[in-house]
Amino acid sequence: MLYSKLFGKTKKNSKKYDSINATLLIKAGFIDQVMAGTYTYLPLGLRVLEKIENIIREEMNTIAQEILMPALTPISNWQKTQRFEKVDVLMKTTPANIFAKAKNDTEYVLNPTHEEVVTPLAQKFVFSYKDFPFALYQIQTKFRNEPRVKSGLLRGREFRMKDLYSFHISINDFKNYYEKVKEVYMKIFYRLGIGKDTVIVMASGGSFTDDYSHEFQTLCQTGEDKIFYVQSKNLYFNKEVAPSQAPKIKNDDKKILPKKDVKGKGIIGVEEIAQYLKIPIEKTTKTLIYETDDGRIIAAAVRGDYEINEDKLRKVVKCQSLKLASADVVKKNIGAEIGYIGIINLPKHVELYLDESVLGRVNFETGTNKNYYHSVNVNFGRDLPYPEKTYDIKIAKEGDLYPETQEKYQVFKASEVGNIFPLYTKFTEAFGYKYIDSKGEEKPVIMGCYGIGSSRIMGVIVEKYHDEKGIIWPESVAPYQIHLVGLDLKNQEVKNQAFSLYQLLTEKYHFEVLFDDREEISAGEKFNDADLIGIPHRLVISKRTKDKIEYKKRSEENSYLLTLEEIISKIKKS
RNA sequence: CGGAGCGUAGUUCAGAUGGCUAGAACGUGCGCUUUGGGAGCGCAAGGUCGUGGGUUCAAGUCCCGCCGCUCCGACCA
Repeated sequence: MLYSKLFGKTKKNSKKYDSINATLLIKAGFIDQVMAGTYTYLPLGLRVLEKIENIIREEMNTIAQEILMPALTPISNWQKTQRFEKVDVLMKTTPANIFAKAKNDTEYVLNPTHEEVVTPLAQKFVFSYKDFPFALYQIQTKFRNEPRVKSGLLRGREFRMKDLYSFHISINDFKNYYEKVKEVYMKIFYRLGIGKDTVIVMASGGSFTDDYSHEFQTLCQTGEDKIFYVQSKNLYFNKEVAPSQAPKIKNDDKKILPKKDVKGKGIIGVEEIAQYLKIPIEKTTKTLIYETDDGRIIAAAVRGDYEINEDKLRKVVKCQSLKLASADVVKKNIGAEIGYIGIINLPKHVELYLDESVLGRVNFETGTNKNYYHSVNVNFGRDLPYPEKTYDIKIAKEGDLYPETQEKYQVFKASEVGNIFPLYTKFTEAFGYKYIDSKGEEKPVIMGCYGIGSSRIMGVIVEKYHDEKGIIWPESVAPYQIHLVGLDLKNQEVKNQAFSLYQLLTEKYHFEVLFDDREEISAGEKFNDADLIGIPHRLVISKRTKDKIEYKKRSEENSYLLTLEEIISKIKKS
């Protein structure tokens, strides 16, 4: 490719964004922003995206078959799985104006994921146990109504994703496949240059299952997720599922003090209470009242400096769903206003679940369940019985211990590049997808889904591989292998030499070459552009290079005058 | 959804307290000079100041609505 003909050149004065990937990819001419979180891939950017997706495709083809599903789906498919009302990032299309409305007033879902398409698809074709297992994947544009887009390609409302769905007739077979996908995913991330920094993290299975799902997280300073690492076990947890044990309060009181009720009308929330009572926030107790879907009233308490993890609580309480009780429900059941709720004087019909962080304190505070009063210097064994059991129902935070080994978590920032889910029969049941086994009986089909965010990976790679001058692409995804810079091109002899080298490299050796053939541009500007664009190998032809060629790797400082043969062997080796 | 900032040339921005015949740099076109780390000179083209309303003798500037962008937080099956 002649750089003079390339659409989408580098920009000298380009806006600096907070995220490196947006700043560099826009400045270097890979992408152009259309609106927040929505980009055009320019020729250079599209080459990178396609290289990423082709690597994913090559590896996927070893374990699945490629299809392409539509972005639009009838709303009814989403109603069948109850997700039309529930998925909080779901988008749909409507006709834009009265004329379009007059022609066709149907609304469609813009798919954020494709279980609602692939499950009925499989159902149309595969009925017999003999045809299982099978797996289908696609690489396609997804739509999610994210509340806030940010960080260039890392989070948009429209993005590229590879999604894979597998179908099985036994749990065992499914689990084997699930593990196989883990291996293939890691192979993909290694080929993309981010393998050594990508870890498998246990995450919530969401509404599908109580099993963990698994996230592939690339460690990265600008990452949006925090992951918790247990070194001795080599385990990573997503913040939402990390088992947590609170570290003990420092310098706790030695002497047990008499319990005292303090009136504090309007003093609500642990920060305010701590301030008002002049006690550290760790001495306060945060108690929330929940209603379960089966009609129970639950009180859940954590130490004041923690938050309740509703996912963990739901599992402990053993219910399908729970919601924070309204002011009215609280008043009716407890007899006090929200804000004075605590773990003492609770009515018998309210089930109390204590987080382990509530224990192990001397002289702590809690609401009294009577209007406007908080109690201080409360102690287990005197003011209320020692609980028979405590739980882990809090959101883990930095400094927490992994309960099993008592070791402190190491916490890393990371960006999620892949996610795999055991779905079991959640979707196949919704669509009534059954197969006929060898005895002629109908059985439900077991399913898994597996995603890789290909456009996000492009952003993550830039976040990880760059310096102050620009991008440094890994070989496997670079838009071109060689950046050939021609200097002194007004000199006919040098020009001929440069063009014949370009021809040789592309036609004889079949390299992908970006040739900066611009005559009016100064050497400094061309070198700066080359560094910004970040192609791995740079060659220079000028009146100085004579019968040699200057070679420099983007990732290294030094350049060398070499022969063509030497250069070719260097490039092939790397 | 909460908070902050912003919207002026193709791009990045400057235009206290209202007085504008709206500027600069980069980019673009032409001419000359120049070619190893973002060169120089000259000339030129390029704007209903996001949008709708209001205040005023006078609005890019002040007020209100809407739209959009950036950042922080919440959220992210």
